[in-house]
Amino acid sequence: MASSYGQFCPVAKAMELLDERWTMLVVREMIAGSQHFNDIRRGVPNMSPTLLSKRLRTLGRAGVVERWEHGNRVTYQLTQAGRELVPIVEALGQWGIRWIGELGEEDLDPHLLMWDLRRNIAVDRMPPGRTVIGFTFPDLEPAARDWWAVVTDEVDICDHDPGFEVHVRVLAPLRTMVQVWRGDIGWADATRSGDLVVEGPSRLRSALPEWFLLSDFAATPRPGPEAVTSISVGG
Amino acid sequence: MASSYGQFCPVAKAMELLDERWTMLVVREMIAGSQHFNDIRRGVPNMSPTLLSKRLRTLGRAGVVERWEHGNRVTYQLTQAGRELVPIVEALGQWGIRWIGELGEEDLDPHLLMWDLRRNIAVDRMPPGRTVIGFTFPDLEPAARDWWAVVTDEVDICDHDPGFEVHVRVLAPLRTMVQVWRGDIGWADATRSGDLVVEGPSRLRSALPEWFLLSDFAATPRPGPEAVTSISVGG
DNA sequence: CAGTATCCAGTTGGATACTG
DNA sequence: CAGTATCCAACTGGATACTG
Repeated sequence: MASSYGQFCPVAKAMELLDERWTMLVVREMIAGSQHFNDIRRGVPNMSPTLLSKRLRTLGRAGVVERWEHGNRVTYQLTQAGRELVPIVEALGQWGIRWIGELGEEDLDPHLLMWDLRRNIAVDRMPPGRTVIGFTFPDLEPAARDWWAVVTDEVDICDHDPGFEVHVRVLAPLRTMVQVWRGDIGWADATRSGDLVVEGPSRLRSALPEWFLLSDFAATPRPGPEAVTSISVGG
Repeated sequence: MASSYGQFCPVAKAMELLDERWTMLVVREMIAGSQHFNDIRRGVPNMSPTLLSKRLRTLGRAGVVERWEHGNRVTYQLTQAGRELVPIVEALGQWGIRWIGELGEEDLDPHLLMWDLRRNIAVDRMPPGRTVIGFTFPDLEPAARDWWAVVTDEVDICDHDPGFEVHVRVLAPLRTMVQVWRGDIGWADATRSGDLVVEGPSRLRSALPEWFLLSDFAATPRPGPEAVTSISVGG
């Protein structure tokens, strides 16, 4: 673990635990509902399993996470201390979406986007039976370009053609789709500018925006342009 | 700077900046009012000046801090983005004081304690004229044992005898004094147990507790014992 | 599924001394 | 006062492969 700051300040003591790389993202992932090792991994795909294991143990020692074994299934759960991180993670996300606007190319991960979408499709607003939504990111290499959301009473995400008829298709550069998801730009604006195109029967085309619940942070009010001094974390 | 997490999630983007070691403590120090390089340093004494310089530049690039030169004096100020970290730092401190109870020996820094006290003595509740409060931490080596707070209309902290008559003296192990400051234990409890002793005229002895404004986090309600699973961040 | 084992490159940041 | 310069040990964590 990170070495001590040598301060009794509660902020310092909290950060000794929480400012270790990946830690807050693991907590975020657990807040989002992941309870199993490989579920959490899906939310932090760039983290090695060794490191995730280590972080979970550190969080366990700190009393933030509890590990339960039942049979040969392992479950991780937030303790009371962990649940009290919810408002902090929310505040960090709100701050992040207000003040860190720039996304690098390396931030645009289609797996993560689809993983997020999966949890946020309003199944109950969709037609009964099976609906297949196609996603195409024309700017990506062929292997990552096409995705399918097969919606029944649950949502399955496929990165290979599941073979079903596609009822409606969304086409947009990955960056645009991510920005729509984050609420950086509105669905209507993206459509109007031509960056985002929906193909399919007009009834589905007009219904589709209602199916997507955007990121929890999408509705966060953004700072007016007068408040922006500079936003650049690169370099 | 820390490498990217490769995620567009606003929490991840925020943490790319904020989870770098020392960063939040620099922000905390600026929230507490420090505006000059060496003032900030006093709040993060274990941080090398090189590193502080680097962090201030990173925070500058990120639009959290602004650097002003006037004459040969340099001032650092929080921007709007920086001021919006205030609730996050407060929440982190509240979480820290609730859930990270253990303080290691290395966390007990008398300089930091006196530096904190300096900012939190209620001068207006004290007798007019000069009042000198002595502090003795009997458990410390002689060089760090005795401190003086010379209160006039402002507060001066001395680690060498300033030569004035001491009107009232507080004696306590450093850990006890820190715990009182943090609100982990009450002044009255510390006195009753004999860990903390006040010497001087009875009028001053009984007035003295009113002079100390404790840490901003002292009043944070603590979790009931039933909520505590384990608290240990050690290695 | 739920992790461990191993290895090593790269980076961080601590220590110390120095400068305009 | 407000930083820079330099050096290097230690540690982190990324990559990859493997296991019960």
